[in-house]
Amino acid sequence: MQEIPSKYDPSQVEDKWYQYWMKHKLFRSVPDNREPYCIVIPPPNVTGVLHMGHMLNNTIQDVLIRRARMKGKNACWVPGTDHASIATEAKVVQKLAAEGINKFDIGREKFLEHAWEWTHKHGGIILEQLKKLGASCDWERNCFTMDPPRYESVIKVFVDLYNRNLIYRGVRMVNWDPKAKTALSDEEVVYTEVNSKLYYVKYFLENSHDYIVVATTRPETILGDTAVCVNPNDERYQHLKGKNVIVPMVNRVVPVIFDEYVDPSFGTGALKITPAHDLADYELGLKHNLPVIDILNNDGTLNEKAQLFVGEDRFVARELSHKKLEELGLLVKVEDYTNKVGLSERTHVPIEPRLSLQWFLKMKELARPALENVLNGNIKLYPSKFVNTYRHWMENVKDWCISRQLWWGHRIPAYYLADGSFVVAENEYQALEKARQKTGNPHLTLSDLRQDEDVLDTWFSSWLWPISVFDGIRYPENPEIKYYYPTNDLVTAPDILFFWVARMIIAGYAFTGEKPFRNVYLTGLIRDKQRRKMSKSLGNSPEPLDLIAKYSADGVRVGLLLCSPAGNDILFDESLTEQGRNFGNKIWNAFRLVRSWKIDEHIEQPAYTQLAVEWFDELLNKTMAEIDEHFENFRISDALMTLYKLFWDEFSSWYLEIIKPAYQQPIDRNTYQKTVEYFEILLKLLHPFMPFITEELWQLMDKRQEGQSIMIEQLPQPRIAKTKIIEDFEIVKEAITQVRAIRKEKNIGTKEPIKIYIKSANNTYNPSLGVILAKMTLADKIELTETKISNAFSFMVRAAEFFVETEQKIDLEEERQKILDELNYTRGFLESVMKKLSNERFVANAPAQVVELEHKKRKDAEAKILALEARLKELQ
RNA sequence: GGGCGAUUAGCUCAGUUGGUUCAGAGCACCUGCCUUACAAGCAGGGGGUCGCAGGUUCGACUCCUGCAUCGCCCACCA
Repeated sequence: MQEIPSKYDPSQVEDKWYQYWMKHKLFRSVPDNREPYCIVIPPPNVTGVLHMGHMLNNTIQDVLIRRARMKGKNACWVPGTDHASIATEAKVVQKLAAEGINKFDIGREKFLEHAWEWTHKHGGIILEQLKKLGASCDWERNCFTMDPPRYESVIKVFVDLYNRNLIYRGVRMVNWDPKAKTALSDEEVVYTEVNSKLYYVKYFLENSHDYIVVATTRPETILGDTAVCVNPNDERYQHLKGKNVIVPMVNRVVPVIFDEYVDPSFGTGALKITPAHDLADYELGLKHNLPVIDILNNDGTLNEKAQLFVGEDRFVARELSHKKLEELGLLVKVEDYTNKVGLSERTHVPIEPRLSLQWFLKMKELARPALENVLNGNIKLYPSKFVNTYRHWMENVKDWCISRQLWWGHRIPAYYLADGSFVVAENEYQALEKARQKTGNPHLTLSDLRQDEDVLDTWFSSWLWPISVFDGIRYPENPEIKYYYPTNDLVTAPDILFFWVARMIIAGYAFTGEKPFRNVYLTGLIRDKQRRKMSKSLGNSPEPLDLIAKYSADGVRVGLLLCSPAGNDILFDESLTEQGRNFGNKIWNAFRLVRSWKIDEHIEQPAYTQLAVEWFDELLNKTMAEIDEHFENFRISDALMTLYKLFWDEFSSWYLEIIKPAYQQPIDRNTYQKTVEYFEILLKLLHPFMPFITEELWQLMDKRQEGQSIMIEQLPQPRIAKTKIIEDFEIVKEAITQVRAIRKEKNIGTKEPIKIYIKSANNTYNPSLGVILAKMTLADKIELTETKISNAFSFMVRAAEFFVETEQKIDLEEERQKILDELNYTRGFLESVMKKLSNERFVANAPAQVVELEHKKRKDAEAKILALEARLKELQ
């Protein structure tokens, strides 16, 4: 037999098997009569590159998919990418800028050509990276949010919602990103605390030397002030009723208004009102009929309505205003102040509340079924703590601003006529039809229509994802969507719970009347050991492909999963992937051991291996049931750890060590076959976590036919395990450990003969396991005894007393002390048990099982005390 | 400002409707071993008054109240 190296080398193995799986189309799923199991991938940005978050996320999905496949389901993992409107456009704009090109100079068409070129060049890189990880997606189903079926679906949905009177166009205060020059949704604004200043400014009363002091954080917006507001109950300002004040710097005369909105205790109790640049001010302005003076351009510079500092950036204007106010003697003081500023989630610049004409989706009605079905458990969130967050958002959901002043995306299917009125239609021909009807003018032509320049929010396409990947918007009767939908599990990060998950649920009920998925598994955020978020700018994120090269894909997968309880942040450290790699090596070497054995058909199966086989069989079934349970609760980490211990501790350290024949001795056929059988089951259980090494070993283990693969093997259904043998083994394992400890502590070499005698009360020790005890402790003799053994080290395992007799003389005093300690402990223990058992309320109220257990403990403790007392006497 | 969640071994976390004098696991750590599967390993070992203070109970890591610290989400106080 060919020698194989003692270190597993994944470098040759992983690509080989991935190609094999692809070649035999093992990831492919088409509807059949099996039960479907479907996951749609959270589509990564088409031009993005894989980061650690993707690695975790997709590893979990792959584990779930592979396991479902091996559980007899028709598993389908649909991959795809997102056009990521604003992010991609920003990248293309930047690239063009580097070439000295401005997007407005080249125009929409030309710009989109560049964007597609960029997409084709960088798109798909991330999917190739996923393949390195082992992702078993059905690549034939790969979708893109802007490919024709998806594009058309988005447009169809827009028209549908418009016809249902849920989409409207209107002038509203929106979050404006002056860098990207587009409106944003509320969810795209991130509030951050910043150190700023509070400026106290004098506003003189008209025709008076009297003034009122107003506090503001944004002195540049004074240029757009159209009122000053105070609380009507504020006694300080009663004399201002009906008065006007003069706006500093621009000397505009504006009224003093009264509204309870103002908090008299803040600042000076007087608020300047700039309806164009603050949401609250806007609303007060509406209420009090104030004019709106918009002093900003769409890039955040001041326009001519500001009168001063025209063309300057808003932050420059702030400084200039500060100086100017000082010069004019209108600045009373400046205080340090911390407040929250909304930043654009994408460009990270402070957003500007701005009045603009946008498209909105009414959310309240749509949100209702989405909320209900999460609250009633029809859709489950893991961990469930997110239900609260979800509910809070849903209950307070506001209309969604869905238009973006960008070009890369789905263009809004609204078509304007010369008079400014518009029609909404799926394409320009339909639009023309409608326009003709609407105007009653049959001579209208396409050139009379002008399509809306804006595109839709990226999330307005991804919210359809679980439906649109099966083309279920355009073809609701499509057999594909009938079969796969609702999908099963969604795996994503909690930071897009509102952006994406909530909206997908809304879309699911709005367009199919059904939930889009049954379970949502929210992973944690990956952080470094200092709890910092992993990010490019911090440079604390390892390059995923480098990690894979260093530790193998299997190793990285295991490393990530070992520390990923649902919803908790993951403090990533390379040592974890190292642990994963080491585990792979352990499996590899266990295989080498088993493979090295030679079968001798003539030898009988020895008793000790018969027992080991019997034991492991039960343990395997018991553990498989545990793993099933972990999976049901999305405790992937626990499932893996359970398996890890099963393989490493139970199978390798116990089972294999017990059955291992002496050096170069043969093994009997039965034991060998059983061992191979267990090994194969373990490989299958491990496969979803470590697809590559398990395939490699499974293929090495036996001659397989071309196209056969462990990934399409079925996992056995665990049966109810008999626990008696497992318990008996636990006693013996503990005894073995104790004997080894004595050997080590007393410096008793492995060659030195020892004899073990056992006094077993309450049938604690199963004497048939003596052969195993003997083999694992290298004892020459194992014997049940009733007589006293004075010169022996002793210990107890529950009610069984073990004596280790060696050629050494024991230290009587030391032994006595040991026994005395244990005796005291056990007496105390018994006392606590008795206390419980003699408590009527305990016996009456505690479950029968608990009481029963107490009785058993009492019996064992009593036996143990008797044994210890006897032993103490023996040692006198 | 409102809400939610957390606080258990050096680190990261379990601890299942209150029931052991077991408070666990993995990693890290300490000791001894290159024992022909594996030093990416083997064997053995130490380590926590379960954030603090009360309360309920026969019994509290587990339930209640208050406090402290941290995290997350939401919110137009200039």
